[in-house]
Amino acid sequence: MINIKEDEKLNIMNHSCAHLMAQAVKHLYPNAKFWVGPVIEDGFYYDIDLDGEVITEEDLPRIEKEMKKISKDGKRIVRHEISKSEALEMFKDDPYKVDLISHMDEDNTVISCYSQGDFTDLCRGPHLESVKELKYFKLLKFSGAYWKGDSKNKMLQRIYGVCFDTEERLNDHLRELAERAERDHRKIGKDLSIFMSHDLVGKGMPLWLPNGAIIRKNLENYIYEKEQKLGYMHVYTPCVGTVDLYKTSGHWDHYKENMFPKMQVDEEEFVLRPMNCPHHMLIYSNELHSYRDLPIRIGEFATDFRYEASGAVKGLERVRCMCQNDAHLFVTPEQIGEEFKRVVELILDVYKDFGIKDYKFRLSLRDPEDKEKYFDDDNMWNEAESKLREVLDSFDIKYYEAIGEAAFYGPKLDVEVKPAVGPEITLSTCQLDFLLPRRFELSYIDSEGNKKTPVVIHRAIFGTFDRFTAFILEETKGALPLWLCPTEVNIIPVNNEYHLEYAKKIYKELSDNKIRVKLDDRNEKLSYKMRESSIKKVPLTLILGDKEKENGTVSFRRFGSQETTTVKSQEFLEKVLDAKAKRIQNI
RNA sequence: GCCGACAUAGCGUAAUUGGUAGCGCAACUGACUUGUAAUCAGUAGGUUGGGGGUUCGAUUCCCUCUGUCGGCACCA
Repeated sequence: MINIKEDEKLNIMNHSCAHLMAQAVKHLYPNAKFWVGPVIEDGFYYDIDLDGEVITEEDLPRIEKEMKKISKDGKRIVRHEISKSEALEMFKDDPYKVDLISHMDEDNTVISCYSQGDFTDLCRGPHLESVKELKYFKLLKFSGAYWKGDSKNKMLQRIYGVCFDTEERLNDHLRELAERAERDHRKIGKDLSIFMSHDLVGKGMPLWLPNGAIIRKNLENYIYEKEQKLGYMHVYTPCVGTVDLYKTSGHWDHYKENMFPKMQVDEEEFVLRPMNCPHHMLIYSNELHSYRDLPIRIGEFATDFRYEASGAVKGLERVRCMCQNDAHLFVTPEQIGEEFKRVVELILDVYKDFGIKDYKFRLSLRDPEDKEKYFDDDNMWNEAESKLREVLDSFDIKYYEAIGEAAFYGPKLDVEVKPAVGPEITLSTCQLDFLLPRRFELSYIDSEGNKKTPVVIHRAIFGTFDRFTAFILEETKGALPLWLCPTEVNIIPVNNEYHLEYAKKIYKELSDNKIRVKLDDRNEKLSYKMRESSIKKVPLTLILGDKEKENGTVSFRRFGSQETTTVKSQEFLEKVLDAKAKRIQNI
């Protein structure tokens, strides 16, 4: 999908279109005041104070119509430059503009304005020559948005739109948006019976259906094997902890609002655990450790509970009950680089296996101004952040830095991906932590016989199984690779009377080899069963009739293909086993 | 949590300017015995998300709760 922000021509066009929209809104809502209207990856938006009015469904076509009218009128877009004091005078009745202007640097800054007919807006530009060039646009959605992105502030009305230079490109874009909605994991999850939810269970609490459970079990086996090979030791720990446990770690102070409320049991106070670090810290401290033992890698597929804001919950992607592919690596300061590198290599290895190509590495740093969120120890942060940067620079990956995205205990490397619908999400994470080992008074004995504090690396490769499943469903549009697929092979006998026995024989051969196979022996037409097999995205559909029965062969179709292939049944079995072992899409 | 919208059978939907709901697919029964994306006929399935209010009468109007969707904010 084209990134409009990064396309020079479309960027200017969309920016001008935002102004055109503002002008149209001003015509329809004379009291409207405007905040900012930037270009984004998918087009543009404008934040507007409608003086108490709100945008509703019917308003977008009205605004679009007005935009078309203005565009047809064909006014030129003219730039003026004025001084800061002139600007303040000009926009003195508009508190939003005054706020913008007064936050601009020096007094003698030259401020530019753009006018088109009866509408003038403060703007850096550049813009098109004339509103006439804006023909192929569409307003897409509207919502509330906090002024300056702060939930303490007033909520403004935001309208999103997009503009292209040709009708064809606009239509292509709209088609692509529709296609994205089609591969939304919530739709696929329903169509393929992967997960469900129920009011009586509650918001953000998905129930994994048998098909989903197969996918998840395969993911667990897959990553378990990888981690075992890398020296991880897996544990099981309880889904609850005492409030004191989280006071010790510091999570209580930071996140108690986002935990399920504490429960009193006899004399103790418990919470459903929102993360697993404290449990793993205690496992580490269960024994004395020598520097020779390190790194110690403790992994767990751990179910956690977070009281996510009601508006944040989404399918399997953002839930209140999740299972993390979690691990904590206890290392000496000297081992940080090597161990961190191994984690990044594991991430890259896994992404390669899943064919995930579109992702970004984000180095998430603390905001030094935010003393409330971040543990206040400049030395610790400087050490952790510079160490992490040093490690990242030592291998060949591209990343960008994000201030204020660190965990309260340390900086991290996050891997971000874009889901079918909605903003980017973090899939994998790898975090450097100097703080929790101190809080839990963890130690090891170094070669000199001195007690030292280890460093902890928190990491999750899949992130959570829930979110990873959501993402992989969207990536594959539900057509999962063979080894993950709930049903790998679907057998259709041509005629139940003559071919069912042979079909059962093949069924047994395959299922004896741990292939997930189904036999469709309903009294329906072959084409009907074929259609259903295709809708359910089964990778391999076998047709067994006279020819196959006589020759000991199977005829099969791969998902998405019209072609039929006939091979000896033994050869088919071997091919399937081979494709599974190699974790490739299909035979 | 905030702004807005939505909730009709397992799924997808239609309708009632207030007079208790249709259709398609799926399910079930029967016939057909099928060679690569929908065989035919029949049957059953709904307190129109929960609760409250207005009304002679509410699925429709109002309130509220729950859930869903688009964003915003949040994301250890």
